[in-house]
Amino acid sequence: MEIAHRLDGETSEKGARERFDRIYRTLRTRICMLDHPPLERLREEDLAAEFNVSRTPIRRVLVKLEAEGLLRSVHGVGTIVTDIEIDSLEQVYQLRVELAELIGKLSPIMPGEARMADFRALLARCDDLVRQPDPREFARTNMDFFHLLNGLTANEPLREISERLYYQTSRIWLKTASRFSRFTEMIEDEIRIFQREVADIVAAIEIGDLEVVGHIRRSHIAMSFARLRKHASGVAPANE
Amino acid sequence: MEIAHRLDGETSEKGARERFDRIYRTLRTRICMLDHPPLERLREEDLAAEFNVSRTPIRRVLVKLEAEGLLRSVHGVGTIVTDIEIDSLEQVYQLRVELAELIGKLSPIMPGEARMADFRALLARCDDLVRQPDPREFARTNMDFFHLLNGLTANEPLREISERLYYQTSRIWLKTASRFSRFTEMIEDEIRIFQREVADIVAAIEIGDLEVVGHIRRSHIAMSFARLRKHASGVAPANE
DNA sequence: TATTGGCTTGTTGTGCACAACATCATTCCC
DNA sequence: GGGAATGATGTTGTGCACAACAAGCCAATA
Repeated sequence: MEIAHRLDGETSEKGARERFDRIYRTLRTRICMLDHPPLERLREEDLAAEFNVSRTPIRRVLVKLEAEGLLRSVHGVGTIVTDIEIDSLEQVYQLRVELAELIGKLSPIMPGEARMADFRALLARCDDLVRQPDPREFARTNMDFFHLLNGLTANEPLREISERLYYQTSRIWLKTASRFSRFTEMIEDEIRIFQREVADIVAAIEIGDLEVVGHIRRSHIAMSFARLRKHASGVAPANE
Repeated sequence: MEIAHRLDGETSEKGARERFDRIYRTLRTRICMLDHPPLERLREEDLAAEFNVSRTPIRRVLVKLEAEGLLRSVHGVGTIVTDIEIDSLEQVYQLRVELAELIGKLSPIMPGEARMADFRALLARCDDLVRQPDPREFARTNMDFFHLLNGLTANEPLREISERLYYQTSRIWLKTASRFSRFTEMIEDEIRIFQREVADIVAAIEIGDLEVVGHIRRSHIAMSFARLRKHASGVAPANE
């Protein structure tokens, strides 16, 4: 009975928060990967059925995602994925640029051998990506790279804020690229640029200068946004 | 009937979000002012009765406050106000120091005449405070001053993040001061220092250099934390 | 007397039913 | 025939009852 009590505790109490996090991360990744594109309506009942819970815990997740700016619930209408425009994201990018530099300044953590292996593995994934371009895999690799970089600081508030801003902006890339006329070439170019960035940063980490990592990352984010802006202005709105 | 419908709309639909914000801000201010001191248990039913709603909307507010780090809900125990220690807040302060400087850099807004009047009025409140010190009024003035400063940037994500970090740290001052042996003198000293800071910043704003405002604010936040740390180390833990 | 087991009490988490609300189609009236 | 009111339908917000859980109390027993 003691054991049964323990089991109950593990599956419901600790499992409750784990389940909450699991649903939250799942939905966040989906929104980020445009599996739930902007303006799509998420029905609470569908989500509840999918995750085998009631609407109540789903609503907790939706409230959090709404606070992060990824969703917006309107009474009587539905819960819709927020739309993103490149102009309204300029401020977020400006902030991300500054925060990127802080990661190398505030409580930097020199990665151990295990972390270094992760970085090298990600660099290998980039090399594969260059040989075999794929937008979804690119987006996922970009996301994983961000989380690795975010682990370079011990400043937890900074990590949390950077993560939040990343998920607010990362969607714009896939959205802009998808309506770009020369889609394939743009993807290939961006992947090559990204591969170089990862190589540069991994090299800087191997040297042990995390401040340089911050500088590289800062300039790359700024240039990435500049390219995005150029592409967005060069293509007519698709008003699909 | 048309009018009645409008009234219903105002009191329920738009009023719903307004009510949510009102409850949220009320609780946040109370926690910040130590009306709900750390480790106090907030009962959802009590709050529901006080604000004349059910537990459900209250829980939405509590979920948000938990996401901000001010509360922590534990199943079967209660919703308790998070405790704060000066050591664990060092990272938050490091980040606040950097963000303070960004307010003068990213999309600064030169205040109009109305805003200038607000700043001067707050300076007048500081002068009154020097003549008649009061810890609660000091905390409230500090809060209002922060919001005024936060309005100097048009970068909304920066505003939101700064606000969040402010409410995570502002409590530590009242908490530390309250268990300091020479409480009154410390309050008077801090109020005088604060009054000088406000005077300096208002002067910088009158000149029109918002970047200087950021620098002043940055150094003042850093020095404020240093003083706090010194006081905290100089007083034996009250383990009340 | 110390310890352990169950029990009681109080809290948050969950599920469900209904209200409030928005949207769209339909129908009635001009 | 056109436009506006009205009902149908689907959605989120709310209230309430109950389940899950933790902690403290108390008594029974070694």
